[in-house]
Amino acid sequence: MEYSLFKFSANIKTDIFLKDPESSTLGTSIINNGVDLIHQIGFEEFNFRKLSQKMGTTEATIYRYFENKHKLLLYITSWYWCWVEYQLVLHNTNIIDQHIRLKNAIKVLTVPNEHHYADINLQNLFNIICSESCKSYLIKNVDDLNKYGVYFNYKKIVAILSQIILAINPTYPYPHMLVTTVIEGIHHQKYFAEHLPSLTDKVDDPEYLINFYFQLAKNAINQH
Amino acid sequence: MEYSLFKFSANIKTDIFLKDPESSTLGTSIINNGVDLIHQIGFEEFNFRKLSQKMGTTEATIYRYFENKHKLLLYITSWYWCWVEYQLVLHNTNIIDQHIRLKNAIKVLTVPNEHHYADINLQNLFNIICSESCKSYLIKNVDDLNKYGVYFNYKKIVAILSQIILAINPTYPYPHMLVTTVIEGIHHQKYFAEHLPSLTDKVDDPEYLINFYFQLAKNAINQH
DNA sequence: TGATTATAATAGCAATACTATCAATAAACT
DNA sequence: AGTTTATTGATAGTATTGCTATTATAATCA
Repeated sequence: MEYSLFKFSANIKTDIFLKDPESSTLGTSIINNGVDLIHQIGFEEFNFRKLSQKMGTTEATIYRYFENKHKLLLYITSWYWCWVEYQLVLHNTNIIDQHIRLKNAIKVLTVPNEHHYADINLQNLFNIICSESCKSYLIKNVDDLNKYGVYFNYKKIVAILSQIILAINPTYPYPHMLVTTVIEGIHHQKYFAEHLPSLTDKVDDPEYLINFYFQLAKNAINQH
Repeated sequence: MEYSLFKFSANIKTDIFLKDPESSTLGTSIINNGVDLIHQIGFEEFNFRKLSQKMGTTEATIYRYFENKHKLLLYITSWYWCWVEYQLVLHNTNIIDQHIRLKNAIKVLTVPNEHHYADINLQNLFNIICSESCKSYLIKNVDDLNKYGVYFNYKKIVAILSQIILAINPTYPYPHMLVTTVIEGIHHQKYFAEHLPSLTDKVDDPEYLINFYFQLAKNAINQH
């Protein structure tokens, strides 16, 4: 595996977009502004008319890149999982202790350590991931979309984390369940902490989420 | 606390509806048909026009009960949490062993043991809960809605489960986080098993989900 | 220079998410 | 029995959304 330390280009299924947004400045502007606008007004209120107005372009132009706003959300979430994959490589290269690898992975999934990457506001992006990403698959045509491989990037992260778990305990029977429980759990707890605090437990320690899910996973893996 | 064994009436915040659907046959018909139609076509495709056609009534009539389709979803999810509360009483009355209480609770949350209740198709309802319920709070106006208490019924279930956890270990610091991780986890795994199997681990044992989350919770609680 | 491509500008249309009005009917009260 | 009141049906209408089509203009490339 070869990775550049200073650059990563998103490896996203072409079925998600009509025209690759990374192929033009207008395309990347759709992504950057899209992230910010979805963060600002929420996915339900978000539409291509508002985005085009924010960007000073027209609706029709955006439709040449994405079939609809759901495909844009799919692109944004896929981009996030690409970014996570890149971060995992960055943080776990040369780490041999599998428990540390797991903890590093949970850390990456819990908080972006930078503010911007390639003009994308990572804070806003992570916020969207917590509050909107499940809407990319909780839809009626999920099976069709899945056939086209649009969830590839999420699945890959789940596979990578599962590998770490199996490296700790090769007989652990539920690695994928545990991983998605942790990932979706992180997103929910972040959201609850901000909006529905009685559904979570807020603690002063900035690493409490990381520790909670790391302990949860460690106990589950080693108990079997 | 007094509970009737044979009947329960949903205790739902009046801010959710304009006119109580339990106060008329048309109102209950909106709920029953709403559950079935949302299950059938998904919440995004669902609207009051289609529901009124299915029911042989008019859009305007439904709007007299609910402001919009999101409020209807909120009602349906609240009704589900009322039903869960009722089931918890039913299954845990006279049970003193807190571990069994916890396992019973997880069992209730994992699968409805009946097919219908009060003309509501519980299978369809549970399906909606897995795939749509998080859309009732993953929205931009969540804070306003929360002020009006519309998430009361979910919070109550989380509080009840947290109490069981604290009864097992009074010093456990994250009961709410653990409970919501388990509840949302169950919903996700059910959905993944049906649509995105590579994100979960399907096992023949029909109780594998119950066991997985019970073990997860037990380990977490007792390790502290 | 001419041909191709990308974007802008504008228009338009079907569907959605409501709201308003009024008539018909049924229930409830005197 | 007659009058008020509440509920639903029927119809219409409006603003917004989601999306497509058309033409014009600017940028790029052979």
